Amino acid sequence: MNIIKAINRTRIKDIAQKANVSIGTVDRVIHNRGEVSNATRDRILRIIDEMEYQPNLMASTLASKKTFSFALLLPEPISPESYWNKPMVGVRRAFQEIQQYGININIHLFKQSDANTFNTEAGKIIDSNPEGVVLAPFFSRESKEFISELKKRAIPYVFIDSNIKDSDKLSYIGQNSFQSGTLAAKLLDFSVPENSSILVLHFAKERDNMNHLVQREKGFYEYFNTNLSSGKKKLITLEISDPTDIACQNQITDQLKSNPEIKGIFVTNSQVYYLARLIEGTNISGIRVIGHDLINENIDFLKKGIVDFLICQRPEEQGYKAIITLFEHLVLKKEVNNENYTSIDIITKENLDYYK
Amino acid sequence: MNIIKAINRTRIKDIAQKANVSIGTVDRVIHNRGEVSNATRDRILRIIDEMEYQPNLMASTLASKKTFSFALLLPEPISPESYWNKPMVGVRRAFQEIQQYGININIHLFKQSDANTFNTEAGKIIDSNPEGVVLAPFFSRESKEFISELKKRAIPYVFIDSNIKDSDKLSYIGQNSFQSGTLAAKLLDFSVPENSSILVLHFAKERDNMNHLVQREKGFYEYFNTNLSSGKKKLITLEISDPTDIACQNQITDQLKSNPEIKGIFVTNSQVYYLARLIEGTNISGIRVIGHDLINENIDFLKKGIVDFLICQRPEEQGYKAIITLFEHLVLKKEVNNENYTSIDIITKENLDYYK
DNA sequence: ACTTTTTCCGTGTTCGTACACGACAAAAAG
DNA sequence: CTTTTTGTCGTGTACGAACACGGAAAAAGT
Repeated sequence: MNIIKAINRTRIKDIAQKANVSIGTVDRVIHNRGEVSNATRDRILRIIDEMEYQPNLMASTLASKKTFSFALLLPEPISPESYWNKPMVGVRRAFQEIQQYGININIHLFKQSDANTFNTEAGKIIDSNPEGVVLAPFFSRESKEFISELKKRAIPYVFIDSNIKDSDKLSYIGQNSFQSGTLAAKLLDFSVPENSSILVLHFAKERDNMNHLVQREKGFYEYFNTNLSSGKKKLITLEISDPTDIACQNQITDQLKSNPEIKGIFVTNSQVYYLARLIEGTNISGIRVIGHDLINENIDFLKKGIVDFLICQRPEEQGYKAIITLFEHLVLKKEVNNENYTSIDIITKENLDYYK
Repeated sequence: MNIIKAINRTRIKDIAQKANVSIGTVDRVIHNRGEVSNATRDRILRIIDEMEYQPNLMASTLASKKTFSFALLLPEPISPESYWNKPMVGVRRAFQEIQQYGININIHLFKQSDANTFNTEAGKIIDSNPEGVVLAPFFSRESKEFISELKKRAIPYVFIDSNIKDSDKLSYIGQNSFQSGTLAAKLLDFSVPENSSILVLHFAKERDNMNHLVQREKGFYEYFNTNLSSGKKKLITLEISDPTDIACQNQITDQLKSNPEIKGIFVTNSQVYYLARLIEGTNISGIRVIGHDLINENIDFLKKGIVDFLICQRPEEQGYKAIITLFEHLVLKKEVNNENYTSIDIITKENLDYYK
């Protein structure tokens, strides 16, 4: 049983013959390079339609020495193991796959603490005049300036990680943070006994995209508001400015001691490992802990059983998808999705080894 | 910042010049087509090594009119919505991506109830003499015969869904059922109160690969054996031969009524929807239900909140990966993983919409 | 009516690789 | 010593599309 019989590449020659014109004329029409009279153009187009002509991409890229250059504008990873290395892995994989099509990728990094570096790098990108751009619109105002410049030059851009509404983007690749918060809530709700409390922990120092954290928390609360049967549970929110500070750590342990009915903790960002270290150091037990992102520190505590769940949004895939989206749009000239939410994955000790 | 500067394709011409031979001789060496004296071959090979030559795949496939044909041998889907349609989706996607490289895919289906159909189709595949084969080794004995024939002809084969050990396979793409059972156990353990019982349901009629079901159950029990803290929970196993039969249905409801402490149910295969229908019809509530596979019937009950978790193994991806593995091995001549476990995903009402 | 410009179209070459064909020499067979 | 076979190697063309170049025809300008 055949899905499709063979490669579809009915000959241009046939078309040229049928339309009674030269081969050159036919490909002028195909690449609408003008220089063809409307009469013959229409005639040829009709014939092409009939024959379901589909150009051979390999021959095409081979013949055209045209190269594409994509520019990336992402936050600089704060450490070799931190979150923003992950999208880069996906970018590299995508590059390996499509480099033979003449695609070049330039990575520009900005400091999350300094909007000026964003502007500098954005300027460099504009100067290099790439065919497409992938950016994390970390700084809202600066990003808007940047994309208005891109729009002026008709350079398509893809958002990664966070979104800007009504921005004529080519695509958004990222997570739905609200929904991920809801999911975390459900897991904790299921995992702790009735009549217990849940602690929501905000490690606010890392400004690793604040909006996400807010959305996650909203989703989390939303769950408990709509699921009245779980309403018996009390939620306590705590903001920790600096998890490395001992005073702040005491803040957490005090909270746990004074509220022994706390049976679940939700950490809104990737830094659940700070909490896990704290718990490991004391003899507190029986508390379900849920955090985000599969970074090495968290993996260790997941294996030890101190962290029970990690919610993960496939950052590698986001990087990969962003590049591939540009590629599909520019080279393959395919339609691409305007919004592309990556899946929200639940990682436990049990399925960790098989997560990719 | 550039990852890699450009496409690596240092000219053959340069090599030829350096080695003081003709271009023809150089590519004879590259494609080791014999017809070259050992002396010059060695000289050229050394120069190639120095220059890190890498052939252009596009030009290569363009020039060689060689086509590859891959054969698939999979169980026939029992209905348009059933499990075995999913791998097919992935196969189609893979085909779309690689068909331009001259790859043709032939799908052969056998009946899960009839080993003879397996043999017939296997024979057809042997006759068609494909370059590579993907098969689900559903019938152990018949599969072994088939692969010994393939081995004789040096046709590489990839197992999908289930594995045969020590079989010189190119690769195995599939799930780790045992681990998926462990995961299910953890989720149920977390979700039900202490001192309650858990019902393990085997819908044994669908022979949709029995070995998987056994493995899942083993993993499930394993979890409760090793996690002694959860040992307070009692496990009850029930085998239902025909879930459409009313007597069998009563068997389940009786069990639930006589054991009101049952607060969690684990269905070992994809047919959790039978149980969900039963629960929906009665006024039983407060029972956590976990099943497998994201088929349409199950999705409905997941949304309704009757089924709480579905464990899913990305069957589409399995189909996709199987084809791509053959492609990478035969066309790209890359190293491929001998075993490739797909990830074990947890789906709930909350993350369902984002699952791909 | 003439030149100049514009529009239209056919031919030829190129991209990087594969491979057929034939040339020539050396080795084997007659 | 001739004929046949085998082993080496160079050249030329093809794959399917892109595009430069230049010629012919049509339109515009004088």
